Amino acid sequence: MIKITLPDGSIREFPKGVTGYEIASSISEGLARNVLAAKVNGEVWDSTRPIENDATVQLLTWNDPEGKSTFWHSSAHLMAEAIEALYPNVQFGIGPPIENGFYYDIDLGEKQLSQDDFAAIEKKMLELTKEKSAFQRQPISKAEAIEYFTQKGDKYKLDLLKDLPDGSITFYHQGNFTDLCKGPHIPNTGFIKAAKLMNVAGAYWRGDEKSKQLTRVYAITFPKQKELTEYLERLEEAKKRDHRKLGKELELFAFSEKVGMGLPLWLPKGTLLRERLEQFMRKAQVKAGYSPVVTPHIGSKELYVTSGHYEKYGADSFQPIRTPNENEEFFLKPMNCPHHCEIYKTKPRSYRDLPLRLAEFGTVYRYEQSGELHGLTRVRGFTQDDAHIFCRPDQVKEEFTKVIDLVIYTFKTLGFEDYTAQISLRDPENKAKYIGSDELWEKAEQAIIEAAHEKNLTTVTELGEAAFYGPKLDFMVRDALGRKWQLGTIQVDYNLPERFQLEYNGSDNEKHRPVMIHRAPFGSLERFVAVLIEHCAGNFPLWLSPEQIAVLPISEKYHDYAQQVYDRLMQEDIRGYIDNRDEKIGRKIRDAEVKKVSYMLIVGEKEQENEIVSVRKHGEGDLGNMTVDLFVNHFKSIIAETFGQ
RNA sequence: GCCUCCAUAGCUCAGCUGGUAGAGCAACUGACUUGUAAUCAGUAGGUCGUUGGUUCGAUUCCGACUGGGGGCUCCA
Repeated sequence: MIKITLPDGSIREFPKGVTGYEIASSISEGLARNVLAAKVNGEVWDSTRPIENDATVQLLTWNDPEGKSTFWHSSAHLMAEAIEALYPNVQFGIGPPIENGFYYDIDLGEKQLSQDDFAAIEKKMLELTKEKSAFQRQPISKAEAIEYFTQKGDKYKLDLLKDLPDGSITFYHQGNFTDLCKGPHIPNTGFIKAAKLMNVAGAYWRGDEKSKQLTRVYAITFPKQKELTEYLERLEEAKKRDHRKLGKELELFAFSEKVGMGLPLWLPKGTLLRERLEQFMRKAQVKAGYSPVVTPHIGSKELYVTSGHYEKYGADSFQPIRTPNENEEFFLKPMNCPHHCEIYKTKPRSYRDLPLRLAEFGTVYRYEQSGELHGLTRVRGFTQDDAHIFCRPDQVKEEFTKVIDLVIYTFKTLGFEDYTAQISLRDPENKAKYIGSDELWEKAEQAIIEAAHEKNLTTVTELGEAAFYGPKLDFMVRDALGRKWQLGTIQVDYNLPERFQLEYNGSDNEKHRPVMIHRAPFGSLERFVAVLIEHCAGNFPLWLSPEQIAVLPISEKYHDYAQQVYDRLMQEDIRGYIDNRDEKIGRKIRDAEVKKVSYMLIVGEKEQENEIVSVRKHGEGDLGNMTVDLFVNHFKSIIAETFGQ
């Protein structure tokens, strides 16, 4: 007998070789039916794999993230089986579970897979589930594994096998399909009740741009048909929040083929929104001791040779602009830091002057690969809420911490609760990608880790994600469709001060080198607005709303009074419009609701007589009558609450 | 940049297997003078993204280009 410790702490005895499934059966039949895998001493196993020694066991179902990923991993095998059955002689790359479903990278040879083929594959998958084929685990020697895939002619599996140590290799079989796989898997294919192929895409083998591009098939499966339906409905809902769709509908921004791809045009309403955000940040930065500066949109080639950006990005940038007579070269500025370094150098600095915090809403231009452009989140021209803090080495941590506070304050005011702080360090395997000495890097990385720790940020650490000049702390948020984007960023840089020979006089009357901190709480206004739109589904907080009010006269007779009300609100810096069309009030209200106008002020006979307005709030409905003064007070108190300054 | 899908009126879309286009909304005109999510009627609006080719004939089939979507690679 062996002792099995369950998650509730209870210890039960089972015969040696008991399986997760059998343990579940001993608890309840329902649980046994739903067990997808078992976590044995922290490792996820097949629920059918015998447990030979005392162990801590957690039974995993669809409700556990690891249960889901096991389910989807098995589904990837099922899809591969279906595809192999329909298109023989295909070769398989890898097929892992992902956040929502799974994919399989497949070399289909000449065959081009399209949406039209999806139905057939889905049908085949569901057909195969009816057979309830068990997923069978088979430990196998490396030689035999190589033999099998050589015979099958799957060069990708052979490529994978190259890196696997003999003795730890396992195959999994289900039905007529055999895959190199370390598992674990669900008991049998019968658990899968609904399958949907989502899309196909190209993906380079091993993520290497130089190797062959395989067809990546994305799909998702569920243990119940109903869950698939719900998932698809949620996706539809998310699409409604897409900033590209709302940006067009609410007339916030647009793109023009003639202007150029990735170059956003900010429409009047979008500009109003953006300017309010800028104003918010300006205020916060003044309070935090920043000095605004302005620098030009271009800079001479020499500036970027000095900064090192020319060497690193010169060939991949927008190519330089040349002056007609002297043939001097200027680059569109891809970042503001070199300009700010030159501002630092305009006069000798004392240790007493530091930290010097130079802030600029700097518009920068970067050549992004055409396939990478995406709405406002990835563009070729954008404005950073940039600043560079020049400080003494002993001030780095304090300054860094203050910036974290500013970022958190910003996110909180805008209602972003769901973000992750990512500590981006350099790739220890590939140090040649970065500039600067090991010693400086280690100091910088340490400063970030400590500051993040002191602020109790929940962080993830990513190796190889650092900027080429220094490590950074990035604040990541998700868009409506779950894609991750970097918003705020804070970066320590010991390198640029070196390259620009920045100095200050210390208390010892010696020359010292300052440290730079690059930071942008929004990151870029464009990306921030994109994520903000999706976050609030276009229903902006009142202080940001491009159309805060609409004055809606019941008929032409009340246009004068409506104008009076409107003028009064304008004086109070409240933005909106009057709807003077010859339409019924129901129509005016509907149009204002669709435009997501925060407040509708309806004026007719009784409002005019009593000098009041009838207030209707977007998405909520009629709030009743009040005087204009009372409305203004109500309005301002809401702004004070949400704006938080 | 690469793979793949897509491109019809200002917007959302219809137009089966080739015979030069239609709806709703928006716009404009007129009537209605309106009380909390769409008043009625009329008018106008498109070299069917661009460009080659196949064809007697192409919005429809094929190629290229441009732009967009999804992904890969990249992201100072």
